[in-house]
Amino acid sequence: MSKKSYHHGDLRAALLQAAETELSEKGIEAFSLRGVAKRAGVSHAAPAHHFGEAKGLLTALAAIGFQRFVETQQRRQQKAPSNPKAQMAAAGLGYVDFAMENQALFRLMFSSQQPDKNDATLNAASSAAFDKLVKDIQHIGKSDPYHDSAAMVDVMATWAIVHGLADLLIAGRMKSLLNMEKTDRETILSEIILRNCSFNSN
Amino acid sequence: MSKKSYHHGDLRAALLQAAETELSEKGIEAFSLRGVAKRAGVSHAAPAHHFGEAKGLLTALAAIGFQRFVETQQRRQQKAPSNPKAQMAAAGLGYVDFAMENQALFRLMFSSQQPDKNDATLNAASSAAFDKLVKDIQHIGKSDPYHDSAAMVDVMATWAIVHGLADLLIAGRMKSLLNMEKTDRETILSEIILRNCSFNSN
DNA sequence: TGTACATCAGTGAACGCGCGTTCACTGATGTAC
DNA sequence: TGTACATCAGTGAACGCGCGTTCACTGATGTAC
Repeated sequence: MSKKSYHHGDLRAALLQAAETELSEKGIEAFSLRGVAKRAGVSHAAPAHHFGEAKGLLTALAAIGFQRFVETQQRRQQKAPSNPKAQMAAAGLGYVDFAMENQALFRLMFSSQQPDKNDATLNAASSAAFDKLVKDIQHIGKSDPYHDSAAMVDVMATWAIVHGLADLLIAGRMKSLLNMEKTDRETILSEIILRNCSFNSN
Repeated sequence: MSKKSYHHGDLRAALLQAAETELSEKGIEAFSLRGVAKRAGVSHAAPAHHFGEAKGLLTALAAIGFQRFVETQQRRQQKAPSNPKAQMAAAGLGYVDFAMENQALFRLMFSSQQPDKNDATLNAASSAAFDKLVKDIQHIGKSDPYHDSAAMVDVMATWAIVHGLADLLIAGRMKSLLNMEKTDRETILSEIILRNCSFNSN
């Protein structure tokens, strides 16, 4: 709040926010630390005090992304009926929602290159997202995917279909879905997600 | 073949090949025309005669990618039984194969930014890939997805599941699948692809 | 409570680098006669 | 078939730019006494 303060106060958080804007506006290939610093209103050498290199910043950003990713799904689920299938569909719609509203970040999160795969925070955040999926499916199928390989196949199938929908929509494919009203699109997305979830459930 | 020839002969093709190597080794964010020229053994100003800017080169590369993408699927299908479901599974395995063997190119093809979306060659190539998918599914469901919206939903569902599997495998998620022998992996992938294709088929 | 001092966070000038682009050039190829 | 000339494809030096990185610095914050 100190207007004239020499020190920023919470530059780390400000850098992360600026990085997200930079990423979505410039894209991953034009992303630069100098650009992020400029956006945060800070000298271009300042970020080095918090993030050694762009990779570190992107890794932290990806970790935050996974947290928000899970939150987006949970927010959807709170508004949905509590039966397992409705919860599954809601989570799937949240998955797609997050991807469409955070395209560059979503791609970064599922990129194989940029973020540091050995980063503990990132790994914890992405594992949490995966565990959430496993639990949602467990509620449908009743058996624990971690101990039942058939149930794990169900997990992979469901994950793939939701992820595929999200990635294809981002890519601008599936024009017919993109051109619909959001509610119509969600009706069809739910149908697609749930048709795949008829396993083990009765 | 002319060793000492001043003119390259087919620099355009050589540049495309070099660009593919550059893309897979450096990644999209470190991709540069100078790097491509160096790889092709040519001065760094030479590419400008064929491709105005990196974007044009990447667009042409994406178009070639879609052609090879379809070919990979067809090659798979030729080795498979001729019934519609086996053909569908084979195409899906080809889809995943291509993605895993051409990770950066696959990501480029389904990127929303880089390639020029108004490029006629690219659009033709990507449409051909989509049409192939539609036809494969039509052979299972019997009704034309272009005239039957329920069948189009089938197309989207199948596309999503195959694409999702491909993208998640590339991203290094689905560790359990990645750690398997290729044949075991393909058994499970086929199962996942086909479980989704039980629509309309009997 | 006040003073001294260490530490920390951010500044701004400077650097070297690889990039895309420009430009005058050169040598090979193709065409007209 | 031979010659003249235009066009085309690639060269290599030069440029300006934004990048990451370094470094001496400055001013605020925190701590010891």
